[in-house]
Amino acid sequence: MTEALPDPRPTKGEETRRKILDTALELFKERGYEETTMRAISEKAEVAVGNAYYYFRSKEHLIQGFYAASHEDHLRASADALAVERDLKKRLRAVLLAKIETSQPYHRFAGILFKSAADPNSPLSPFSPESSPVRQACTELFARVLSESKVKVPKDLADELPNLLWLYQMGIILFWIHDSSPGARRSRLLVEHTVDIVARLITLASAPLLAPVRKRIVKLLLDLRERADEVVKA
Amino acid sequence: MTEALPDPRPTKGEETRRKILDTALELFKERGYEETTMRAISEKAEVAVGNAYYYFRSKEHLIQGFYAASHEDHLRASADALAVERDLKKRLRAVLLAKIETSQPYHRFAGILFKSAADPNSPLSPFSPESSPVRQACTELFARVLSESKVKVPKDLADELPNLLWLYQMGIILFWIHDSSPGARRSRLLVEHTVDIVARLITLASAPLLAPVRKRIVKLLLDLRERADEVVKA
DNA sequence: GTCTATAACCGGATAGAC
DNA sequence: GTCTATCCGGTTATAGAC
Repeated sequence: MTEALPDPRPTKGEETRRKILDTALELFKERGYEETTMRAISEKAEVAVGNAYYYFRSKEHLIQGFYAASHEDHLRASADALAVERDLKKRLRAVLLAKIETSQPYHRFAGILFKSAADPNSPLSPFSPESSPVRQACTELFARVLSESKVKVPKDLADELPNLLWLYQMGIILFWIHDSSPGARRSRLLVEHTVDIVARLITLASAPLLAPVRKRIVKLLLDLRERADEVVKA
Repeated sequence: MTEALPDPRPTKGEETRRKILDTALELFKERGYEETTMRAISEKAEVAVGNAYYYFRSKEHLIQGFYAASHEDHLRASADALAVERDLKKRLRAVLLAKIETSQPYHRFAGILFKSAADPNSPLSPFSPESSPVRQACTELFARVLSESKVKVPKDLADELPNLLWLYQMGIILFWIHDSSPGARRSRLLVEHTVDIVARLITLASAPLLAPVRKRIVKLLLDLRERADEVVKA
């Protein structure tokens, strides 16, 4: 009867998994990634080392958990602004600042993220298939930023823009990682000054008059995208 | 008498250092970075592990040698075009394509490089003080791209642009690392299509009419730059 | 399928003797 | 400067319990 529902009660396993992840993130935040040993995580989470490895294939994979948790935070922090605001620039600005805001406690730890991010072979790379779910979720947020704004974006561009905006956010984050100014002052400054340009470009590119230019750009974007079958052709 | 010269004969130590580095790079290229152990390097170089660590603080530090060598290659590959060509767009294009060209043999190995590069705490980060010499050398190349072109760039902008162009190149390389298309086709495509825009923006920004806009941008760039004394103020 | 406990392996890094 | 021995921590293996 109640069977059809999509798992309202967390399994025992889910709970353990959660406990391990939470403990790990707590320790990472507290004393850094390198300084936190798997043994320490297991001990504090009151599980055996082997059990931690049962749920997470490697120490790095714990970072995947961070990705997801971080996105949840981001969603929550963006919700209010997105519900009220309809101006594209202001929506974008709110979302990006929310990202910085929610990530700030993990600033020290975040460097490690991009260490993996830059390695195309790592399962943690934001472009890897293993990261696909989180990446998709993040992209969807930007789709919402667009779709519920006043700006009318043509279909072809609307399909690509969320990806581009996500990339834009990655750029901001990359800057933020290297930004040690108090309260991430410089990163905020970067957002304030670029959001303006980006929003203007989107509005501009959506104008019917610029359809030919837009089509050329969209085509380029498609050409630049990695295709799975490419290797075979070579 | 011969004492004043800057070391024409290599010391015993220099020789050992060289042997370790060469052996390491050889093994890295041959079987990959992760797969090459410090023990293997030491053995093949016929030194003790401890001795390798006497000359290189960590396995990662062995990579620094690669950076420098790579830039030398890039300089050589760009020289001809820079000597002949005076059109900014063509100069930029030649330099960027040369970067891709010369890096191509190390594509597999390059992922590891940028893994360290993205970590702000790593001494290998391109923004770290330890990387300053190589970074400076790379930036100088772009200064030359600009200074010997036909475009007259105002002083304030000219001071900042080489850094920006270097950053632009880093973006291209980041893309290239994730690009597995044969012959880096997609990365070349990216260069072809962005060089155009960048060159046009530079020309545009250099127009006397746009001085106010330019001043605002340059000020923003300066504000965004990390200052060493910032931490103290907090 | 979930979990414990413990020992072992491997490779980066270090200590301290020569 | 160079060595050997050792440490440390990520990871794996094993063997067994619910």
